[in-house]
Amino acid sequence: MFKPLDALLQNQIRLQIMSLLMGVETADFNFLLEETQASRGNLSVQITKLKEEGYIKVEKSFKGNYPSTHCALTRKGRQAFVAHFEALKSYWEEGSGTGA
Amino acid sequence: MFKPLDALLQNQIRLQIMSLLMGVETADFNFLLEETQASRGNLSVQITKLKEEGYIKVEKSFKGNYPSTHCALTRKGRQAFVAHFEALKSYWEEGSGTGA
DNA sequence: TCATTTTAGTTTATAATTCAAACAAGTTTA
DNA sequence: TAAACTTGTTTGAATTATAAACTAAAATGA
Repeated sequence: MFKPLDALLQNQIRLQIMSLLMGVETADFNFLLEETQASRGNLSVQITKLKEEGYIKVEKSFKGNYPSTHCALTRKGRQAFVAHFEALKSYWEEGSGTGA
Repeated sequence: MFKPLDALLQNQIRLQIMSLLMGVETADFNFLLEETQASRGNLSVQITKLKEEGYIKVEKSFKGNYPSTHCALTRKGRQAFVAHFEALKSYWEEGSGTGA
């Protein structure tokens, strides 16, 4: 009846990160910082969690003289994002009476 | 860009409860227990939280000699459920490129 | 030059949340 | 009447979330 939700994607910041990455090839720390409105600490932690789960890959380089962290979705991450929303749809349809 | 998600509705059990209540006038504890597959303790806690937020109303009566707890959505709860999914849609559309 | 500020993150400490085990209060059954 | 069952609630250990504090290097400026 209810499809299971993705544990990692229940968090708003992580869901934002994933959503943003769905739309671009790669995004750096500051871009994610601005778009999510999270604190640096929080963003750092959530990026690490997504990386540990294999949902995103993280590469560090330099932009000018400053370090720069780039994130990109993995295939696993993309699949998880899609599956999570398919699961959510089951909660909506059950409730709203649409679809199922 | 991203609409805020409802803090209470990020939890799977609570979202299930709300989804189930959207479809019926009222539901008792045991019905919710079966449908959500939660433990009694967990279900009790999540019902209390939804009640405290004013998303559901809870009434106790007797079914035969046994106590029975009935839950029903409030208008506020129904609005919150709808708003939560509208917010979620913004995360999906941003990511998938559909809509916005 | 060397102190201060800025950039780009990470670590960590505490507050909040989750969840099942233990508990409670009554009912049924043998 | 003792044991088991029903219907929940309370609780406490484990996890999670988040901002404050910290690190480390670069730029600024006096």
